Formats: sequence, structure tokens, C-alpha cells
Amino acid sequence: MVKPISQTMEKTEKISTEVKILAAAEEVFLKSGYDGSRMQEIADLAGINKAMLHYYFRSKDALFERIFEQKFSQFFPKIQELTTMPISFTEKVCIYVELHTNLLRQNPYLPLFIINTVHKNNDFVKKMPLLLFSEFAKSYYTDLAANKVKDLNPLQFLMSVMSMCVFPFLSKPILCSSINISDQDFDTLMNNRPEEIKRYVRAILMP
Amino acid sequence: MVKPISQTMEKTEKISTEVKILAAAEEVFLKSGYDGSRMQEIADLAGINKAMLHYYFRSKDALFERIFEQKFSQFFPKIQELTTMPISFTEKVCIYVELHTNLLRQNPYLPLFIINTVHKNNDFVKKMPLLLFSEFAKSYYTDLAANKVKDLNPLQFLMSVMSMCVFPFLSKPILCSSINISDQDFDTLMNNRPEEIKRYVRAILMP
DNA sequence: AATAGGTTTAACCATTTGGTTAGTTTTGCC
DNA sequence: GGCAAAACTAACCAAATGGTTAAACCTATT
Repeated sequence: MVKPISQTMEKTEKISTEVKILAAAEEVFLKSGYDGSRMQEIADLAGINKAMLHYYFRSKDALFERIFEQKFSQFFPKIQELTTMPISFTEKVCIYVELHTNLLRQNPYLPLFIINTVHKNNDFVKKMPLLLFSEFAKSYYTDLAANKVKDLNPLQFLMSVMSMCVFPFLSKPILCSSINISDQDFDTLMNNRPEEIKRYVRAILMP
Repeated sequence: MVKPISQTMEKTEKISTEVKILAAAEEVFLKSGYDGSRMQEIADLAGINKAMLHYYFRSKDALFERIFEQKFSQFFPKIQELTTMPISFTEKVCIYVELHTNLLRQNPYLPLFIINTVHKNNDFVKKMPLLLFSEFAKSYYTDLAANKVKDLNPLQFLMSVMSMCVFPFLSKPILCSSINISDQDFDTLMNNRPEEIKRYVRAILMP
């Protein structure tokens, strides 16, 4: 039997308790939210004693906040550099669509988790202004001056693009139940979605 | 002092306990969801004894289900007749946009409440197939044959339109926090939104 | 006024739940 | 091996919470 080397169990094959807790907490919180999650459930999933949760993370609030911060930073694709690239506004939006849709395909629970948490307590958000709206708007107005895009309200437009990317993942359960499509059908739909949205984006922006 | 007339207090000016409970339960459940709501909170808001909740509605589950069913039926605008009207697909979609956006402006908590509930237990939905997808799709294909609309995937398109209508109300807290707009700004945005979406719809559908 | 039935209340109950603690085991180091 | 610190466990605790009950209170009818 392999034994851990250091007291803090770093650099060992054995998964540290802390990591096991974080993985379990992520799964439970993401699926059930703060109110719907139980500390015992997290402990059971991690295969450890419930007291360990408090030993490592002090309280449910602290553990939740840890998970939320990590998940919140993952919610939006990393497009900081994109905003300053020498490509058209339309292309920037299309790249965002591609990135965000694929990101959410791999993290389908993310949107509902984030929205619920912020809905309950919007103090969480303040720290990170990750929606680079003003950068995108600037790019839009540059292209508008060059008559490369139609005249419209950029906030309304970007809100619409984000809506088309994110909302399907929120409405999946309703959609699947009400028009009777399977999980596989939904996945196919989401696979084709970036192309479809990009077509809409171009149609809307074409001057 | 006005006294109630009948034993069951029907037809009196005095608001019946049952109605007070339903109003309070609606407010609390809508804001906090099932897990986040407390029976005591509902009783306090209704200004009645907690035991009354069980006297009239037996259990938290039963009370919640009562509220959910009512709210779920309000989530989607009544457009049954619309589907059979002799107007173009584009016009039908535009009318839906107008109706749904305005409906949600008056019930901004509705989408998150519905989505959360169905996410936790999608058995709720089965009963009412209120998304008249097939009706709309039929109308689309009629217009496609007449070359009045562009060739696209109607499910993807209608999902997009619904996204643009509903998602802003879900993302309001994030939006307001991250790009720092006030409740009034948001209301103005939502006031202008139907027109903006309809412009997008026409641009996308134009053959 | 007496009665009977629905309505309301306060006190109570059992369970769940986040959190703590005292003591035991493991681990790294001398 | 011995020791001290860290990791871990089981048992426990107090508060919260959904739910119940027995008694009191109205209200309409007789």
C-alpha cells in the first residue's frame, strides 16, 4: 500500500482530503445550490467525516463562497485579449459565441448556479466586472463609423447574443419535457448552435 | 366594525385566510423558491398562525404545488389562437415577442422560479405542453414554401427568440451589478426591448 | 341561550441540520 | 522509539423547521 510522504500530503498519489471535499462540494452545490445542499451530503460524496468539512473550511458559508468564486470566474469565456485584436466587431462577437457555447456545453449547470446565487445575494458579483461591455461597445462604434455594421443599440444587441448562448442551458429541462426531446437531441442541438447563432448575428449586423 | 356574513366568509369584504395565505405563499415562494422559503415566513407575511397553513393546505409541498401550478400557467403568453390566424410567421413571432416581454415585465421573478422548480423536479411540466412549437413550425414551413422567410432551423430560431425575451429577466442581478445600471435603467431597457428584438427577428428571417 | 361546526391559537413534538468537542489515530521529525 | 503536531472520528449540541394537537373562539342555526 502506497503511503503519503509529507504530513500535508502534497505531491502524493493519494488525493488529499481537501481536494476530495472541494470536488464533492462543487458537485453538490452546483446541482442543488446553497439552500438545497446538505453538509452531510457533501461529506458522504467525499467519503469523509462531516467534521472534516469544518476542519478545512470552517462553515458552509465559507465552503460555498470558495466554490462560488471559482465557478463564477469560469462562467464567462476569457476574451480579454479578443477585445483589442484587429478584427471586426462582427468577428469578435462570433468568436465569443463559439467560446461561450462550447464552455457551457461542458458546464451545463453553471448558469443556473450563478444566476441563483447572485439573485439571492448580489454582493458576490461586485469584485469582478467580467462583462467587458464597454470594450465591445467601443469596437462596435468603430465599425459603425466605417459603415460596417447596422445602427442599433449595442447593449441590447450584446444582451441578445448572450441570451442566445446561455438561455438554452437554463431552459433545457423545460424544453426537454415540453417538446419531448432527448438528452442526445439536446446535445446535437447545442453542437449546431454556435453556427446558427453566428448566422443570426451576421444577419442582424449586416448594414 | 364590519363582520363577515357567512360561515365560510365568502362574499365578504374581509379577506379570507385562505386568500391571505395564497398571496403570502406566492410572494415568498416566488422570491426564495421551495428550499429557501419557510412556512413561518409565509405565516408572518399573511399575518396568521402557522397552523393555519396546514389547516388549509396540509403541507409545504401541497401549498407549493398549488402556487407553482398557477405560476407555471402564467409563464407563457396565451397564444393558442395566434397560431391559427391568417398572418405571416414573422408577424406571429413579433406578436409573441411583444406579449412575452410585457408579461415578464410585470412578473420578473417568474422565469427563475419556474426554471428552478423544473430543474429540481421536471415531473411538474409533463401536464401542460404549453410550448406550441409544432404549430409555430408549421406556420414557418408554409412561409418558407412561399419564399417569405429564410431557410433555417425553426427550433433553433424559436429557441433564440424565446432566449432574447426571457434571459434578460434572469440575468438582471448580474447585469445590474457588473455593468452598473440602475433598476430604472433596466426598466427602460426592457421597455424598448420588444421593438429591438422584433428588428432582429425581421433581419434574421428576411429571405 | 344552547348547540354544533368551522376557525384559530399556543404550546408542543420529532427530525433535520450546521456546527462543536473530546479523544484517537496517523504522520513527520529528532 | 518517542514525541508533537496534524488529521481524523464518533458522539454530541443547540437552533431551526415542518408538522400536530388540544383547547379556545366565533358564527350561524335552532
